Amino acid sequence: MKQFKRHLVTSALPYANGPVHIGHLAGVYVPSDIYVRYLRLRGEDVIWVCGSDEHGVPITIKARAEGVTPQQIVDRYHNMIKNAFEGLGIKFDIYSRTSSPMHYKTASDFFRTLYDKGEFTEQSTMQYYDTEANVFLADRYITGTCPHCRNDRAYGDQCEKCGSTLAATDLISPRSTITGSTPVMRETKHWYLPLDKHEPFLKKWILEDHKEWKANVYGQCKSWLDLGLQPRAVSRDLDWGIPVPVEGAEGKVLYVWFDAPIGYISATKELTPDWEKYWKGEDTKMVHFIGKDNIVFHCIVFPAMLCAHGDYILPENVPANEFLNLEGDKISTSRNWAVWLHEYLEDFPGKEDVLRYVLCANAPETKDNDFTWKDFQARNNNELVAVLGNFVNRAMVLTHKYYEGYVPAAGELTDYDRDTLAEMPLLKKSLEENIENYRFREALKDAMGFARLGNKYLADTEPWKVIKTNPARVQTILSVAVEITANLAVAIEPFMPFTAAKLLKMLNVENFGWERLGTTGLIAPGHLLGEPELLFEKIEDAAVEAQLAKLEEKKAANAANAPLAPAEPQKQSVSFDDFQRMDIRVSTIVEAERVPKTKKLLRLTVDTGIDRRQIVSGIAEFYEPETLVGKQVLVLVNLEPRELKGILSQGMILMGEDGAGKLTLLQPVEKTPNGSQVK
RNA sequence: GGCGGGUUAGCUCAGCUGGUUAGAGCGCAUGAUUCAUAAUCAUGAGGUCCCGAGUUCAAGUCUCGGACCCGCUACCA
Repeated sequence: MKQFKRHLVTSALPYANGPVHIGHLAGVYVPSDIYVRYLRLRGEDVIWVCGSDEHGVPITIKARAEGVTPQQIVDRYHNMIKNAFEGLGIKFDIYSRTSSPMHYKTASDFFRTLYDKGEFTEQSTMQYYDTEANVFLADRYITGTCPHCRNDRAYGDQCEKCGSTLAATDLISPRSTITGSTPVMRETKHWYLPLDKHEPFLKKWILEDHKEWKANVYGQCKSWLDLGLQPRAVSRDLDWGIPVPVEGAEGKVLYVWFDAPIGYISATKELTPDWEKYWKGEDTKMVHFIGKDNIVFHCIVFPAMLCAHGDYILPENVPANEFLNLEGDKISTSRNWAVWLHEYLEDFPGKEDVLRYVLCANAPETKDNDFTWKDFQARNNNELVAVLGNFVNRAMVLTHKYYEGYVPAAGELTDYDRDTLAEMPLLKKSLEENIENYRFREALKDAMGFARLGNKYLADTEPWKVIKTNPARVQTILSVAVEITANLAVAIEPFMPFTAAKLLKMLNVENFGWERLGTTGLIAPGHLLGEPELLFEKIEDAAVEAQLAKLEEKKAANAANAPLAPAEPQKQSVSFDDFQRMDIRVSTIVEAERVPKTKKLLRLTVDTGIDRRQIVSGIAEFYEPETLVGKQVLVLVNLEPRELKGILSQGMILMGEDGAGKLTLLQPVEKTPNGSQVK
């Protein structure tokens, strides 16, 4: 086992186009905070860096949509995110941002080093250029007609209707989304990181040397490596980002995925002049906390970059979590289906640890999990209040009642006392092993084990009865109970720092230090305890119902907003002849069935009036086959036939599509003979 | 279709390199108890470990086939 002298922990950089929600927290920030707090308590040398990821096309699109600058967008969310993290006790050593001068320089130098070492390949390609705006168009800035499904709102990188991955040059009649003009092809040069070159190294490093990585991470990497890696472009034609530091690269910036992970380095540099020790020392243990969507970048692309650079160490582990769902539905920023951290902090003041506890106890460590408000309430009421809060309260109240708050001296311990105390080092050991192996759910159970131990001890020793017959014995009992309470305060600190602080205050001590966990003698006889107060309070049904109502409102608002999405601009004019070439007929669906093994496809037989023919249509997500039979629809009958899933499709059913991509059948208002032409 | 992850008590999940009656927390039932936020403690009920076949003295755990869920990817006139 390798020995490390220091730790460098990174948490995925939140993308600054929206606030932070419980999915981010459960997947990345709560686990990494626990991990770091644990290392600190153990006295390890550790730094923890994070920051906002502020470049990339989505931010420029959002800025354009709101009529503000990209900088204004990222300023807004950067501050919102930063404050919300602090509110939940997530205290990075530095929360930086990729628009900072230090990052510009660091990322720029990094690129230049690789460039000078010849680690990039250059490739010129033809790309669309908007002659009115005088810019090259990123794929997202081009819309046009999808060559596969004829959707006329396909983007340059993907058609969201049919899901095809496209090259911008595939689009039929492309348009610039900036000016609406028709772009022209122009040559542009980009730099590529030849991942294929690093493949042998990556294979050994991951597949052989890091078999201990979590199954989801290892499996995902293996999948990528087995498929074979391709060179990846690391620059873009865009005016928002870090300029490519090469002569003649005007108008080009680093690809956001190239610069973002370098943000970890920049943040470290901003934090400490000793940064190189953490990034270049072989005795540093670097760990990246991320969500599963980031696996390929942190396990393949970034290590390849670091490796190409040559000066840097590689991560020791990349504990990626799965996703958290909310009330059975996927969390979505764009659909506003989320519990936002800043809203939680407002709605539940003083309950930071409740959220931390619930998200840790229910963290999606091995598979996607579901957050429900009912579960939130149950965990608070049945675990935090009933087990943890209650035990502390019992120990405190009894000590105040019998000894005015002065901790009594223990007399001779019984075997049972000793057995009870002997449990503590076992819990400690288990807790440590679990945290060090990134099993935070289990570790949390161990921490709670101290409270369970205490409850059991009090129930078994019954000091409230013994006080009447053997008051001296009660001194020992409460002394033990107070020891367990003190241990509990240490054990929960990584998970629930606010509660731990309250508990320490109640115990009237500064702190103990992790090394004393599992031992006795944390509190001297005669020590005066502070006043007992409740650590947690019950959460009533009303509070939970209010949150559920809030979610329902959002859902309703989303549904109402969807059709309000701005209509697409009008397409280029076509001649009447062009229109006439399309032969659209009123037809009736006579048969409908699902195409096996597909999600979206139905095989329809339609009576077009001309003939009966078979059409494959991608509408299975919106219509059950049996409801379609007998319906009249409009069919483009002279579309070139095409084979789909081995079935010949002779024509296209015309559909209306709303802003959210929902399809609806178009049909004549009155029953119309099959074969009638649409004019 | 290809690949990855998952499928274990009502719920949320542990079960490492195969080994006696499959575990935890919550929920539920019964009992005890009253110091404590009607909290706690004990006991118990509850599981063809997704299905099928195979390897083995022995399979939740390994192999093959299949089903379903979540991702990525391809396809989706």
